[in-house]
Amino acid sequence: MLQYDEELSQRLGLPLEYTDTNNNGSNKPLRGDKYSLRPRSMRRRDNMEEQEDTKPTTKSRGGLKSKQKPAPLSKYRRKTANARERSRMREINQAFETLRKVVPQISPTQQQNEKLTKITTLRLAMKYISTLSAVLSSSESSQDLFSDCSELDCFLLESDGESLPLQSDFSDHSLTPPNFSVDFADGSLTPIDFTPLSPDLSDHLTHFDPFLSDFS
DNA sequence: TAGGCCATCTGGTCCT
DNA sequence: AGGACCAGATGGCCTA
Repeated sequence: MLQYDEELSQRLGLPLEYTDTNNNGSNKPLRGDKYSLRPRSMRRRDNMEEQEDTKPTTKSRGGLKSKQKPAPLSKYRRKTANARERSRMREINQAFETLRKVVPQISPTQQQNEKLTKITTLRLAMKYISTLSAVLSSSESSQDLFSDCSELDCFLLESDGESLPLQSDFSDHSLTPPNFSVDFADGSLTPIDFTPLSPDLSDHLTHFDPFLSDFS
């Protein structure tokens, strides 16, 4: 069984997601082994497999006109399908991780190191894209656009009905429109060039902090 | 303890 | 036939 899973994962080029027993001998998945099958699920699966194994192989009752339901997948195909599904979901989650890095984060004072949920990430991204689109399509200069932005919603993203102030950490700001000009309270204009992404981007970002702090 | 979020399993459907 | 995609079900984990 275990050997079977290992062979399967090797053939599919996928990591072994779960094992029948952990090193400590218990069925409890190790913390951090987030893709392990839950203990109860393992037991359920084992029970089902046992039942399936002991079940006599019955064919459709001869001649009965029942709606031909496709036969359930064989154990092997079910396992491969599950592995593919996990792989597919993993890709989706990796895409979410990438997206989380691109969209501005929620102020850490509000959400201390909490990972954005998927739905929040999507909503933030939508709002962020529309904000960027507004910047790009504006016939005004970006400077005017910013200075006209008296409404907070120019700088706040809404998610789940709540306004979320942008965090000033604009790391990896590949989507940030270039040549932003920031109108500081003292009337000085500070152009901020977010492109190209350079290691000393943080130098620029320090100029952005006091600006954004007004909205947090 | 309820509710939110998530991972996983599963069967159905569509596509190649 | 087999893979991709999807949605429902289930159960674990975490927080208010």
